[in-house]
Amino acid sequence: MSSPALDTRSRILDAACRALGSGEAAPEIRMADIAKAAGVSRQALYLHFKNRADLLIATVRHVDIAADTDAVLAESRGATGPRRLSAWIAAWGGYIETVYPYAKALMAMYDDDPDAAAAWDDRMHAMREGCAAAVEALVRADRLTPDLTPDLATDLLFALLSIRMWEVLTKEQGWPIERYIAEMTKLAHARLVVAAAPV
Amino acid sequence: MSSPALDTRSRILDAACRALGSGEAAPEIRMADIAKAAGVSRQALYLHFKNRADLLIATVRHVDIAADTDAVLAESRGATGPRRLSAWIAAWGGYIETVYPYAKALMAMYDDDPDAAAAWDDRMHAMREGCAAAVEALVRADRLTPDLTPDLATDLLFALLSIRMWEVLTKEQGWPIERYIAEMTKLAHARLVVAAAPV
DNA sequence: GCGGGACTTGACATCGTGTCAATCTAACTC
DNA sequence: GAGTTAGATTGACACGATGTCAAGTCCCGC
Repeated sequence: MSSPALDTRSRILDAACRALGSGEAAPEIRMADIAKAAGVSRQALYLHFKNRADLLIATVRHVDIAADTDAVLAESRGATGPRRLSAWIAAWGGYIETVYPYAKALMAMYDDDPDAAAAWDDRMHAMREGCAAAVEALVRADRLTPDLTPDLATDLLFALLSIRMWEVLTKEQGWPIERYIAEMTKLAHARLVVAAAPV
Repeated sequence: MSSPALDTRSRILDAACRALGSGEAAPEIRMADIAKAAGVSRQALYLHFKNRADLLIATVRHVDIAADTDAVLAESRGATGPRRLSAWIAAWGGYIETVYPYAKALMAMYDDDPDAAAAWDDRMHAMREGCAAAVEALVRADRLTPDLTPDLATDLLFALLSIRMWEVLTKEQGWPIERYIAEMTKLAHARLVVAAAPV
């Protein structure tokens, strides 16, 4: 059933996937390595992908078919008010952890490759919507700090939850993911959420 | 007085400096470009620097002889309590702005070159001390939020003020530096500082 | 058995880094 | 003034990576 072409293509994607996943920094991953890992000639890669960036982008897409941003976003859609903010932060924090190596690869290609940049921007757009929705939930519950506009609050939350920030805290400072989520939640609440008005 | 060697060396550094400063992404800057800009042969670069990384690191050092981290740190040393935190954030925010392109270059080399990594770590260590000192000022004034240890607070502040975070807010989201400083100040205060105890 | 698509092999162009050897030049020394 | 020498230049080359090309091989379906 599976044509041999498809088989090879996915063998390549799997190999690239493993390569990206295994801690190795993205720029270090060579076409020859991927080919070898896939048990395929280097040239075969160019039969299926137009170049290195194309392959890596396809790899990233391949990975998060399973764990998609939208699903994460949905996960927090139930809650309202400040609890929605918490849910969003927790869901996103967990998501980054699984997706990080691939996101990093995309980031690394951002400057060189316009397609990679587009793929990245796409992802970040979805992520920003999650932030905006969480802020909107605060607004609806009348719990957004008065000196913040929804836009500004969204910017701030987006920045706090950026992969860059995650990287600093968990990779550079060695925070476990639980602490990351706990502290980010407290931080966001401290700045964005105001106490409920007395009835 | 100035030997011709020194003269050439600084012409190279100036050229590299201009190249790094002019928006160009660091990986794009080629040895040949720098040589051309310095009005010198490509090989001359290798007479003065052992390789590309060495040159770029020297360039970064060259740049912030004037605007040094320690000076920035000193700038905030006067204030006490929460005002010290504000002073530190303002001073650091302004400093990043001038130093950003060079810092970025160093960051970009981090994975490849151990010397670049060391230079970077050195800088970040100094920066972390600034954060620790600001937190210490809060502790002394009895104004650190009780559910934060000084270490955790320092981690958090360090992450908030990281170049990465600055990048997201000012470069990606287009915040003017004033807004960055204002919002970071509010954010840090919201999370780290507790109201003064009543007398 | 034959045609054609998928893959391989090996060669090659290109680009950037880094090395090397030969040459040039200007300044310093005797 | 001649010789030495450090600093530069020129041009060539090795290396490693990407990407291209052409010819050949293998296997599958008709």
